[in-house]
Amino acid sequence: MDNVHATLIKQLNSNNFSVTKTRLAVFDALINKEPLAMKDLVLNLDKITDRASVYRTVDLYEKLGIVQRLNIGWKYKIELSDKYQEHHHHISCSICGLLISTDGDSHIEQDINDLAKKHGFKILSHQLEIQGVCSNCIK
Amino acid sequence: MDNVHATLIKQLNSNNFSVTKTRLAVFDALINKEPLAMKDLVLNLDKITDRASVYRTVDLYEKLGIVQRLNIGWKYKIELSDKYQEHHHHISCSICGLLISTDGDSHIEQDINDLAKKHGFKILSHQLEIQGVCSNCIK
DNA sequence: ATATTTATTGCAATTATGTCGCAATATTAG
DNA sequence: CTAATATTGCGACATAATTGCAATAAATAT
Repeated sequence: MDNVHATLIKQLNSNNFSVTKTRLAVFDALINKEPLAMKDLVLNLDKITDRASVYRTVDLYEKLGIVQRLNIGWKYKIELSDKYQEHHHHISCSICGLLISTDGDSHIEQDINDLAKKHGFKILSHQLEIQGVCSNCIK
Repeated sequence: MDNVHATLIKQLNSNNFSVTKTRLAVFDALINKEPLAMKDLVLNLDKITDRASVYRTVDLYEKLGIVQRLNIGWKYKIELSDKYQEHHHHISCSICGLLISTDGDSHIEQDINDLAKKHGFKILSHQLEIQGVCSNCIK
């Protein structure tokens, strides 16, 4: 078993949740993938489990900090959280829908930390979404 | 008539949209208020207009850049855009739900512009949402 | 290993959220 | 004030998400 799966199972166990086929399948559907809309996640898993179970699993994973919801316009997509994948931000093209995941940028991260500190907050997480027009669509 | 309403009416006129009771009411429901969920916006206006009209007005206002959708967790809320209210970001407390609108921070804005430019994007808009624990809840 | 306990799933029904066509009405332009 | 046009309100529809519960799978104790 690889490292991320070991971490996942440890996290489920230590919170007294069972390790099930559905929970592993949802995790596998997300790992090293582009963020997925619920519709697509449900579709990808429809041979393995049903819609309600996908929703329940995503809710659980979100509470455990295993996944995060990523808002694009007024839809959202699901991706594994920073614990299982590199932290990054997103830039989406308003014309063609292209979605780019940026590398971590310590400059922005630092500024965001400073901003939170200025307001007396202990920071837990943050999301930065940028909308624009990609180089292809500018032409 | 005050300045923001004059601006709104000018913007509707110049785009060949009528100035209606519904459109003014939606604007008034948002100005100088905390961001509102669609559900609450519809509820607040149910004496004046119906759900479909609120949705249509919000869609129109979004296209015209009068309002923007703001994502908090996995819901979204509507607020007036930077044109009618100062540009800002949000920090929300995961414990008590406190929502703080930050002042503009030119440092972060600059970084975000640079990040978009690095990927060849012409930036249209962005949202930064921060979750943490507020100073009150830390105690 | 097996039985028992407990958590999870799959299904169907339900609720919530968002959209659409169209006749009635309000707004704008002349 | 009237005619032309845009907008609204309604009901019907479509899609997204949630819930209760019996059947099933997983964890625990033996």
